[in-house]
Amino acid sequence: MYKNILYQISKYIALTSPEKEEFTGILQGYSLKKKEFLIEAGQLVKNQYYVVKGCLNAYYLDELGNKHILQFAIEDWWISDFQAFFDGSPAQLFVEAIEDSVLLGISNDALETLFFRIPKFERFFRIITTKAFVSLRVRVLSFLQNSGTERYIEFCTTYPKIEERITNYQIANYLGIQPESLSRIRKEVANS
Amino acid sequence: MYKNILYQISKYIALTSPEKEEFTGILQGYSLKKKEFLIEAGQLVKNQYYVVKGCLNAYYLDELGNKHILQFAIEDWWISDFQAFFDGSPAQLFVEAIEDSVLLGISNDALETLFFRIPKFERFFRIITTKAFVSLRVRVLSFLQNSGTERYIEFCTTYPKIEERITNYQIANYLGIQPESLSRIRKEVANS
DNA sequence: CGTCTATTTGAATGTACTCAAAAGCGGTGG
DNA sequence: CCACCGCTTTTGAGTACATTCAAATAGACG
Repeated sequence: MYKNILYQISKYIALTSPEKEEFTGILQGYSLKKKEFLIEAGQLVKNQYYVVKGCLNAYYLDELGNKHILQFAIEDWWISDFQAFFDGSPAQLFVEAIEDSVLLGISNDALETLFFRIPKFERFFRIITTKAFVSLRVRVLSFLQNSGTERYIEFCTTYPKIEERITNYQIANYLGIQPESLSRIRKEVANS
Repeated sequence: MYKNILYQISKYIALTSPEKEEFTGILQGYSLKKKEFLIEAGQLVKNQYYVVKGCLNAYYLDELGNKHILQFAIEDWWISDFQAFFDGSPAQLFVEAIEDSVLLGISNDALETLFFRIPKFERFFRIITTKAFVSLRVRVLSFLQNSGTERYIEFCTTYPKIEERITNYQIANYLGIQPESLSRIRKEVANS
């Protein structure tokens, strides 16, 4: 259960055994069936979640009922409505399981206590946040620079592990195009 | 010179006078004239920069020579090619002054030393990175959800201070639309 | 096997784009 | 202080491309 998350952490900071135990002690396990919600818009968001197993997506539902997928998460990724998590505002996003999933949750309070007791964790979360920030910049640049076709190719090469686990409808949504357009793009890409 | 940056920091962490001095001691001052470059693609990026005074933009130049503006920065914002800064790869972006500007730079090495000596700073940079990450999520969502017209209105309301200091050409570029389209959008928005 | 969802295909529509040119504006030097 | 130059913004016309809507096909799942 804790093996992978501790391995991810060990890439950036070195922990003693008691520190590992203190950390795993504040994690809460969650398991969701496909199509169940981890977070629903309007709720307060207590936790951010590490994906032990499964696949989820975070999306915004606009006034017209249109879904807009902001993030996917598979094994070793973190997911939440980060805005709501960090500033205590009600969630604007839904986080829903695409596959049966197992998660580890950590609350903001527990995180603050952890940072106080073991400052190295401040470093760990700074580093993974920085990486997430840089990845988002790449995505913004892709919107500015690339056509739908190019964004699709980029998505498939950057996240092959995700692409094989989700529907084209979901990919299209993440890329900001219509599923019909993606279908035509796929046909075109296949013939080249 | 250091008053504003110390004030920004004091919002998130409390520093003693010697700590303030240690921090300001590692900052390097820079000043640029309008149209001068802070960073050019291909260079190694030693610093990230806090804007004391002025206005800058970070953009990517694609193979066709098209510019894509990823970020603006005015007083109290941080700017750099963050990817290059954090992983030591050559810059992919240009960072150019839109107005005569005064900056404070901090190198990655100095930052690591600072984190080691005064761990509170790890917290400060974690928090501002988290805020930047959340803002970028909002921008991605805006691409997914909104038309050019809506993105323009959102930009003007979110960043009025920036909008009044840059050209429409630059706004259009940041929003991912053509300047001609923005001109038509502005006319349409004015008549409503 | 049947139902529900995902994907593909087609045709019509609309929005944003390109290209070209004119008008407006700001800054510089005479 | 004015005239000129260059850059930004606007306007127009034609075009390309993604979208919408509708329907057929394929595929997944109980």
